[in-house]
Amino acid sequence: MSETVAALQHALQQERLSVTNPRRVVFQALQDAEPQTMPQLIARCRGVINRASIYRTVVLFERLGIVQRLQIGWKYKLELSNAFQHHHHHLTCLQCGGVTPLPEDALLEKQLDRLARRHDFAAQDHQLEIRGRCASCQT
Amino acid sequence: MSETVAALQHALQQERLSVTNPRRVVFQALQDAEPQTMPQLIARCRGVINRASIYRTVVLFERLGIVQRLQIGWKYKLELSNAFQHHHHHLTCLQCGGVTPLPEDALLEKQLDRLARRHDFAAQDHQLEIRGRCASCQT
DNA sequence: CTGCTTGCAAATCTTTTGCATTGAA
DNA sequence: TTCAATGCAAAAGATTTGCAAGCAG
Repeated sequence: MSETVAALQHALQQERLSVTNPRRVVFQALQDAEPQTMPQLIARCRGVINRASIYRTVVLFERLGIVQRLQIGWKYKLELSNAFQHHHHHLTCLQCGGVTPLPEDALLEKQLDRLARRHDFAAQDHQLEIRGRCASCQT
Repeated sequence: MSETVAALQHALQQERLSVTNPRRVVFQALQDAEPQTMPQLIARCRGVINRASIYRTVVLFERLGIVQRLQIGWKYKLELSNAFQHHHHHLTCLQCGGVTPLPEDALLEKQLDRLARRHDFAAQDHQLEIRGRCASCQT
């Protein structure tokens, strides 16, 4: 069992929730791939886990802070959230559709905090997407 | 006719597209409200414009850079884009669901540019959402 | 006129729900 | 054993498409 699946177990047990096979499978599917759409995730679990259970699991994981939904262009995508993966932002290539994670940038983070505070807003979380053309699509 | 509808006309004519009533209605519905979901937009045009035409119009407007889809929590919302409204970001309150626009912050913008450039990424656009609790929900 | 746009209706895709059954603790 | 969690199937909701009719240019 991988180390991160152990973390999943921990998160579930802490809430007295069962550690079931569907939950493990969905978690690993999320772990193995780039941010993915719901249909992609469903395809990844095809035959093994029922569609409805995947939806239910994603909702649960979101409540537990295990996954987060990103709006990438038009449709949302899913990825593991900060507790299971470093906090980061995304570069979306409008040409090839690729999504590249950006390494954390302390300066930027600090600046966003300050910005929120300036507006009496208690920031908990944020998302940033930069859209344009990736290095390899610039010919 | 309002000034901004004139801008819509201009944008359409420049592409040799018809200035039709559905397009005007959808445009004004977008102009009159906060960022809204597709069902909200449809409700706003209820009876006047057909659902399918609204979808088609939104796709067109997006291609023309007139509207943009935002990640607001879970579902996307639509709003007029930068050419028709000042560039800005959003504070989303997780408690009351309100979405507050942030005034443009030159320092932040510059930094995002720098960040993209550092990764050989030709940025065209970006979106930032900060989530947390707004001033009035902090009791 | 002429071809772009629309409305309508049906198809398709996505998400949610009720209920009987299964399985983790 | 017990209750939460699952699978299944059907419902509900969102989005797309084909086609005939309408309207802007």
